[in-house]
This record gives sequence, structure tokens and C-alpha cells, in this order.
Amino acid sequence: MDSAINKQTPLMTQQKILSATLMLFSKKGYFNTSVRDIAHESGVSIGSIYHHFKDKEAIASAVYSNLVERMLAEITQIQSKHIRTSSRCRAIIAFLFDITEQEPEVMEFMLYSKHREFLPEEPPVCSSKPFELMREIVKDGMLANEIQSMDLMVASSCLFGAALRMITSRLDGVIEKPLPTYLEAIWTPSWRAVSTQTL
Amino acid sequence: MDSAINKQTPLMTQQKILSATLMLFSKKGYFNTSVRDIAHESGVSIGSIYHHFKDKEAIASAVYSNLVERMLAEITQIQSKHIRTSSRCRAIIAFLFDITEQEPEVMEFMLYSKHREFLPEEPPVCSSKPFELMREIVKDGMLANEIQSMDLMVASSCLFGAALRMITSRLDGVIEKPLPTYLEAIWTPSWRAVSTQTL
DNA sequence: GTCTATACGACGATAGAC
DNA sequence: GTCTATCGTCGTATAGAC
Repeated sequence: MDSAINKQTPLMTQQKILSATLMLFSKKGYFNTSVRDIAHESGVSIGSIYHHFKDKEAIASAVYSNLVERMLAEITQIQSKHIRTSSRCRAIIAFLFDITEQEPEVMEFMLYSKHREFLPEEPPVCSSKPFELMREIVKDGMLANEIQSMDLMVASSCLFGAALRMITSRLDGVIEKPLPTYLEAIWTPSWRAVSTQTL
Repeated sequence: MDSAINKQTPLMTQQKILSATLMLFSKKGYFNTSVRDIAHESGVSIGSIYHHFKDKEAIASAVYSNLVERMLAEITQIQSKHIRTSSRCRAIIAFLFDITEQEPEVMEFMLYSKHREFLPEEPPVCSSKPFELMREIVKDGMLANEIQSMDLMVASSCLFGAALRMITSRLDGVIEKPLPTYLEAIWTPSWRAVSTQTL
């Protein structure tokens, strides 16, 4: 009988470590989570963890870049599926709202933890590729005259700021109803803020 | 000669501890700051610190409630100085922008640190009194028909979300120019988003 | 009230057997 | 590659002199 069936591949072990880490970090934060906690939660021993990752920081770094990659892929796909800027941005907000409900740990870790405190090398989230792509989309919207001409950072903040605040409020438990409920309510004024058309 | 001149009053010692703590927390974060650090930075010994505060968490708690009180006082004053909702909200954003430039530690600690990770008892920032007052102001704006009738959380997020995002971006070092530069640019679309008037 | 010195525990990380 | 056992460090908090 092929022993490979019962054997954990390195990738499976790594994945178990990473998903356990994400859950713990989002629940208790980086500093309140010990490597021992990760070992227990993932079912992988401390020694094994240190075999796969240089140190605790490297685990956090891997979790982070995994999520960044995933977000980027998703937003890229949204970009290619929609043509008008308004559809694109609306779809991005819808996606962010959905993932906040279905995998709160992901959003919690992505845009609601202070990475600088434990990943000093990493640039801030809003300089990450997904956020850059979102600004790129806004920029295209200006060129297409869908969005009023203004500072790019200002426009992006106006367009996505409200949605992002709703997300953090929801993660804080201040909002009871699921976010998708508010999609229309948030989108209409957000778009109104920057659109070239007077609604 | 009156010895009181050379003697530190308890209040002065406490204040030294609190301001040193605020600076360190905002620079390095709660968990990267040891009580030893606070002792060195404030010039107060560890023993003295523990005489005034039960534990490290209590120091953080005191810093936090001090800042909340201060913000609340400031916003209350703004509320009484302005009558129209638009003036009030604009003044609040102007105030937040100013304090972000003049005392970045304050804003850093107020709305850009994960309090839940080290102050488990404290309710989230957005449930704090200053934020409640901001929502109150928005609510009055709806009653006065200055702001479109909609969910209060949604309206508040739309009105202040962009400004708050600009603040965190600025604290992250992603925005180079001082925030007050952007006041008009942020205010116009933010107000447009929720105003009953079509601009 | 303020200080120094120290106890105590927890954590990150390693060593070395299997 | 995975495990258990352990080391050294550091951080919180206390004891006790002044």
C-alpha cells in the first residue's frame, strides 16, 4: 500500500499551520498568540513549525502575502468582468462585504490589524497591490470621465471609505445585520460623491 | 524654603507616565513597549509606576480614556459653536485633520490601534462617546432635512469615512502633504454624498 | 511616594532522537 | 519531516529599604 496516502505532504502541513495561524491572529491578535497556541490549534508540533518557517514573524508574513495574493486575484477578475468604473467599484465593495461575512478572519487580518507592529518590513496595507489596483481603477474612471477629476487618493478615499468603515464597524460588532444588506445604501451615496453625473 | 517646589506632586508623576506611554505606544505599539521602556522614557521608576497604576493594562486604559474625554470635549464645543450640520461636520473633519498633524500620537492611538487586543473590557472606538456624538450630529442633520434620510450608520460612514481613511493613510506615511491641504477636496464630495441638496 | 533588586512565569527558538 | 524536551531571555509584577 502506498504510504503517500497516510503521509502529510509538506504543503498540507504548511497549510494547516497557516490557516490555524490566521484564525488565532484574527481572534486574539499576533502578540496574544504564542507559537505553542499555533501548534495546538493546527495539530502540528512546535519543532515542525520551526522546520517550515524561520520564526513567528515569517508565519505572519506568509499568511499576509497569501491573503494579499488572493485579494489581488479577485479584484483583477472583477476588473476584467466589468467595463464601466461604476460597475467595477460596486462589485469590489460587494466582494469585500461578502468576504467579511463569510470569512471575517480574512478581512480582520487584511485591513484591521496593525501589521507594522509585527511585520516591520512590510509596507502598509494601503500600499499593497490590491489597494493599488483599486486606485488604478479609479484613475481609469477619471480618464473615462466617469469620475470627477481630483486627487487620486482623495477620490479613492471618498469612493471606498464608507464601505471600509462599514466593514470595520461590522467586525467590531457594532453593526448587527450582514453587510450585503447595506450594499445599495452604501453604494448610492459613495458613487454620488465622486461621479461626474448629478443623480 | 517651601519643599513643595522641588517635590513632584502625584498628578505630575502620573502625567509624565501617561504622556511617555502615549508616545511609546504610538511609536512601537502596546506589545512592543515594556514597562521598563515607560520607566526610562518618563524618568519615573518601575516601582513608582506600579504605585500609581495597577498594571500595564491600567496605564493603557488611562491613556485611552483621557484621549476619549479630550476628543469628546472638543467635538462638543464644535457642536455648540456651529448651527448647521454641514458646518459642524466640516469643522469636525478640520479638527481631526489638524490634530493628526499636530499630535499624530493622539490620532494614532485613538483610531488606529487595536484596543481589543490589550483592552478587552473597553468597547470598540466607534462606540465611544465622541463617535456617538458625531452620529448624534448626523441624526440631527437628518431631522433638519440637511441630510438625506437613511440608516444612521450608513450616513455617518459616508460622511466621515473618506476623512478617516485619509487620516490612516497619512499616519501610514502614504500621503506626503499635510491633511489640512485636502480639507476642501475631501469635504465637498463627502457632503455631496449625503446632502439633500444637489450640488 | 519613590526607588532598587529580584522573583516568577511565559515565550521564542533550538537540540537532537526518531 | 516530525516530534519532545529544554535552554535562555525578557517582561510583568512584587518586596522591601528609604
